[in-house]
Amino acid sequence: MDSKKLIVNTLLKVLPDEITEEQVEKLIEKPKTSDLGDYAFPTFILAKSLHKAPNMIAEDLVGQIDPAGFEKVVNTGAYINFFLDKGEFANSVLHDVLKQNEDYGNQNEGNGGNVPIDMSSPNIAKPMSMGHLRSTVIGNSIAKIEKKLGYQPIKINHLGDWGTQFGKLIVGYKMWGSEEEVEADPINNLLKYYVRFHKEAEEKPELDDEARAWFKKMEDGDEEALKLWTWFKELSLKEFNRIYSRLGVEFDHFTGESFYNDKMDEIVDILEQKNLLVESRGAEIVDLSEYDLSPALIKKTDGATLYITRDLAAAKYRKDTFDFVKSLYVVGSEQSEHFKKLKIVLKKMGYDWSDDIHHIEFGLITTGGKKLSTRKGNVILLENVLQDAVELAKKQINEKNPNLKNKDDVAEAVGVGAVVFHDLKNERRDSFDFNLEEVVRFEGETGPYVQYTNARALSILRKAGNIEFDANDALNLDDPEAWDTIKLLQSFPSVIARAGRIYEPSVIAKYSLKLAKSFNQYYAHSKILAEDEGLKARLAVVKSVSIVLQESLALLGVKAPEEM
RNA sequence: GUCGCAGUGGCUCAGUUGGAUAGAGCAACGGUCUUCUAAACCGUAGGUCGUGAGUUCGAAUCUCACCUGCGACACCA
Repeated sequence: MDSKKLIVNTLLKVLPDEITEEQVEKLIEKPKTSDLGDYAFPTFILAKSLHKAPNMIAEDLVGQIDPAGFEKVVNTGAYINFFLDKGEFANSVLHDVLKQNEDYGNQNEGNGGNVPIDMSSPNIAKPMSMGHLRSTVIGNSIAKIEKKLGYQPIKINHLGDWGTQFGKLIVGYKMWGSEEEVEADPINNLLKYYVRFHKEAEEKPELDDEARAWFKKMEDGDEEALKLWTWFKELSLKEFNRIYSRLGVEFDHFTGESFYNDKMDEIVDILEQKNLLVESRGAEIVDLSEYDLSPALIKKTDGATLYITRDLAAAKYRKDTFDFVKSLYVVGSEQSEHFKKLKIVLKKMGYDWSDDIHHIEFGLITTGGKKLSTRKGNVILLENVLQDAVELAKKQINEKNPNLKNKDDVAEAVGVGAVVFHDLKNERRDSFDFNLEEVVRFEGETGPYVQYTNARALSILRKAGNIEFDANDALNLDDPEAWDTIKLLQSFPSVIARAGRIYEPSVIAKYSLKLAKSFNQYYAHSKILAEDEGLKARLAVVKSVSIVLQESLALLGVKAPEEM
């Protein structure tokens, strides 16, 4: 049953011959509100050829249209509005959802193709900030969406585990730190040394020389330097993993920057072979002036490699290892030029697959309108935010549902869910100013609102005795109160496809809010558990809504508690 | 300065491919729990869609110019 096809065919019978099927299909739109109809055809384009006013045309055509298969077909102004047969449509949609359950909306666009996703990528020895949250949850959600579309996502945590900052850290640690202090609270204390280093280096530039020397030792394989580095890294990973497990995020690989240390010579060799490398101001670069871009710096004056060199190595490694169909990088939009350069250089190297690399950029989180800076110690610690959110959730539970079991688990799911959902709700390119009250809000367009809606739906199903559905059930619900909800259920697969096409978790988040809202309206206006012949169909709506809400939340990486 | 992104009610944002009176949520005000979880629902109020031109039967949406904000612009990542 394809209702759009039915409309196209119905229209073609009465439209002038010069209008093609493709044109009709393209012109059909969905009215803003259901009271105008379910589909509409605007007649403006016919005005010229028919020499008539559009609303007259609409009126004439409606007179000729065969309304078989529709509830009704009417004209409103210049539009021909189609009202679908609600009962039949509902029956079909509800059976689809109930039968496929959590597989509803699955698609095979990807055909199992590998999609490495570079995400999260925090820096060792620095705390995870709200900025890392963005990369982590956006990447995680995109991975789930890709999976649902039939791709094989490979989540890669490209840890910032190499570079001069470790020289600084070692200097700071040796000057002001101790083993006991670090073990007691690793990240905060390491951060303390790092911040202090930057403060003191302003007065004493010789500290920077010392830091560079220590990093050089790391690169040369110095035992003490590497021992400290490994230690910092282990401690950091332990803390990161604690946060990842709270967020429910798992990685397939933790191949950070240091992983590519031995893979960069090859890149430099290839660049040399292809005559792409030129010397400029003592550094080795790839000239990109033909693209109006500053050059790609491959090697510094001192011979050390740079960011893009490493990323070239990583890109090639990923192609060689995973033979990806596309390769995604969930990285802030301030690095968009870097990825533009990366793709161009790869292309110049002769790798056509550079077209399959996509920078999934996202906007900055600021405080007071300013960019956060770890160096200045002005960061919003993710863990504090999660903690505040969970505590607030706990408070709400004690007020609203004091007899709830598993209070702590639910508070965790709701608090963390609120933070994650808030981050995914808006288009990822939007930057926003951090505001704790807004992030941990539980009312209105929030994660907890969606969770709550699902919990209420599940509660009804429990009260109904967890009814089983089968293919013979007549689910021909034609209640106008449920109509928007049913249409939304039907659109879920196309919503997922769109979210995947533009790499936008917010599309799913917005959809889940819409579905929750429409279900809450239905819930408020209709008695679902009334003992009459429509009971089973109503319960089918409730069950379908809970299936789709849970799947939507799952795609966002947000938990769906059964009660709250 | 150059390039990129953005500008929609007091605040935060929706608005596939141009289409019917520009939609939500917060905040404000007023209603709704003897009935399925009131983290909900209903209503009231609030908008020159940054500004000015242009394209079009039709523009928040497309084009151009300008204004404002943010970001990036060679040895950090």
